[in-house]
Amino acid sequence: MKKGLTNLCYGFFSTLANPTRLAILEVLSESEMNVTQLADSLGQEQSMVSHNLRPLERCKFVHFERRGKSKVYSINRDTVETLFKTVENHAQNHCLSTGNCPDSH
Amino acid sequence: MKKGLTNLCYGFFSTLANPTRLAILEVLSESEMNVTQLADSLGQEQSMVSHNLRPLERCKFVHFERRGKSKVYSINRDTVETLFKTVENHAQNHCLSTGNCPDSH
DNA sequence: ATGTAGTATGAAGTATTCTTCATATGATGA
DNA sequence: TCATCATATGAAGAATACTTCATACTACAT
Repeated sequence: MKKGLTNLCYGFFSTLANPTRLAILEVLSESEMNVTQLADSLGQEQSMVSHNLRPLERCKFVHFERRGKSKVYSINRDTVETLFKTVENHAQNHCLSTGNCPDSH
Repeated sequence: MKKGLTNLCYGFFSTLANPTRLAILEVLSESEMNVTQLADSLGQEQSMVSHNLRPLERCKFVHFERRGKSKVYSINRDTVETLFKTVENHAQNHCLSTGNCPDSH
């Protein structure tokens, strides 16, 4: 592992280490959406979604496009789905059959 | 993204979202080591290393083998290096040339 | 059996991150 | 320009996670 990659990884993984942000990614993997729609879809406050979109945006896990008054967000499939696939694969190979390896969080 | 993967991902990514644990992985990617050697190598207390090894172990990012009194840890290259490669690749494609995309952490 | 090197553990304080609330800013259409 | 829909922001309290310290356990050698 290259030195310097550690910081990079820390930034990325801490962005992903949050249930709300993962849920946002999950929803966005189905279809693009604006902030209000995301909030509705998640049953969360707009403000919370907005706050949590920022790190996702900064890490380029999502990007947006202005449409009228709203910002329509979509997911960066290349990275996000690759990461998730790696996790899923790892879980299948190494974790309990329940499918939730780190079950004590 | 499959439903249920979110919890799994949360467990995994929060394990990785920690500088000490990333440093452990970095060191272990060079060579296997026991707990004391890890602590020395990182300049951290044994107790801290021990505490931080637990989540890594639970997620199967590392595994150990008893040798005499010590536990010799090694890294799960398949998963860890794949994840890191994805991050590195993403950073190259989407982040500033400085190499530290999320530079405001 | 005892001493010791190696590792683990629990609890407490500290630090970090999240969530919420109130409000501000921005963009659009009438 | 005004009303209002959409999003952003800052600050404060709440919740989590981290580190440290003291100590306990475990396996091995003598």
